[in-house]
Amino acid sequence: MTIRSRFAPSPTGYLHIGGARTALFAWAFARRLGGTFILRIEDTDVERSTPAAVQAILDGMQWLGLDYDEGPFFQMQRMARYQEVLVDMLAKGTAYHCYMQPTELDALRESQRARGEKPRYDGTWRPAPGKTFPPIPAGLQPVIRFANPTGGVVSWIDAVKGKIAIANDELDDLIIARADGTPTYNFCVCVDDWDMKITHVIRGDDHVNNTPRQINILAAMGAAIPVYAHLSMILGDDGQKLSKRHGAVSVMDYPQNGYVRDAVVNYLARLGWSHGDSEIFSMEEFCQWFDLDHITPSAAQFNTEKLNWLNHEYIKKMPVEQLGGLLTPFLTQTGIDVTNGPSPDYVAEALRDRAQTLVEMAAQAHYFYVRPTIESSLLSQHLVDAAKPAIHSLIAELHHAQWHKPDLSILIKAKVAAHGLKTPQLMMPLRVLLTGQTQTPGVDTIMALLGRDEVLARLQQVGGKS
RNA sequence: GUCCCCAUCGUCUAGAGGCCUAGGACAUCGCCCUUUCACGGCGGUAACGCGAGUUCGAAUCUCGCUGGGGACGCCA
Repeated sequence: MTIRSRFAPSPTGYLHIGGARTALFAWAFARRLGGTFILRIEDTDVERSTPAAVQAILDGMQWLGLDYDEGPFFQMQRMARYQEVLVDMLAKGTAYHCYMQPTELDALRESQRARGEKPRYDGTWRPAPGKTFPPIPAGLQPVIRFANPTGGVVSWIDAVKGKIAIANDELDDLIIARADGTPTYNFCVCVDDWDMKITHVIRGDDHVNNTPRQINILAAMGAAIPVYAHLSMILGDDGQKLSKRHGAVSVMDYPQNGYVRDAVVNYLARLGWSHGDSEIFSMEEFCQWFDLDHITPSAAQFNTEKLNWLNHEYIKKMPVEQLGGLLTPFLTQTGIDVTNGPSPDYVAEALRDRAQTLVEMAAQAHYFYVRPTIESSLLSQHLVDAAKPAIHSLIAELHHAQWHKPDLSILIKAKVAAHGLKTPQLMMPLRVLLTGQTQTPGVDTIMALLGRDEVLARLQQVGGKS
């Protein structure tokens, strides 16, 4: 049997981080077992589904590197098939027409709640031998309900949560087709999973309650029951349910905020799944290692600090050309013209140890491209009088120095010694003069990247004896 | 309210009865390195929610409690 898994989002918004992890796991599972990964868009909610949301899902998956073998399938394009199954179920008696009106249903639910009961349909229109029904209201289109089995329990071995059993009497006869004839979610899922020969349903935790219903429907249709694996949810940094106020909830917020693909994938993979002590691993390794057995059944809290650390790890190890390429758009975005300074590749190399995201790196890179305005307080704090002669002497020699980092380093250190200074006494004023900052890469590195003319121009601001 | 799920350091997790005086990672604290800040190296603080039971032995199994979460739509 070849494994077939799917990702089945509804296109009602961006692809959020939880959906992304679900997709990642379903994808990795298929990849691991040499199976087929299917993308299915569940767009039967015409009111809320939008083409933009479909595109957002596609974009998100592409950025994550999740390729699918079949699809995307759209449920709205499968209406004929749903109708066919509906007709068949009606004929077999596993589904029936119901004329109860929404207002009646509301009243029913309300009274049940008031009595402390679980709100559910009471089976008024469910056929039974010898049963007499209320008169059929004139001019009203009925909905179609599934005749859920009565008595007994539905149970399955969830691949992440273990055995789950629910009494059939807890389940009511759910609506599988609306009054306008369009089928509803729980029904479409079953037909689709059946037709698409899905062997493993890997989806969010919020669907465990749908599972017994779907199993019953599948059974009524004579379809095989797939393996279910329910992933628990991802909570925000504060332990609360993820929502807009948590900032980055859409996957596409991450590249925009300076996170690299592999770091986000790696982080998501480690959220709720583990492979011994492994923390940093490639997508290839993830595909080789992924299994349902090591998924955590409990909810996981998102931890931006750890994501930042992981992102930094990837930034530190990435080839410089690649890093420079990723950095460039962020530089441009902050208004920098990268032709006005050193290659972003070199800048990235200089800054990679001290920036966790590309956004941070771009911010730190500013002085490489724009001559800084130096705060006088910084200068007075770091530029001690004793250092000035050394700087003037250095400027003089810089005119004809070898412009290589090691040579520059030797030159500066020679000045430190010659003027009886402590190293920081010369380094700090140079740093401030060159960058306007106190926290930067090594002075020699900065000088090498800035180039002779720019360095000399910036150092002139030392003032005093010339 | 009813049903379902969950429960190891602050966080992500290892752990499938003895390997656990509970391991790793992030964060945090300290020391070292040092041209500032980082990076790096070394070390520390820190957890099995509670109560019964099963067992020679329980973080691991069972039950109860407590605490979280989810679901109860002509949404998905």
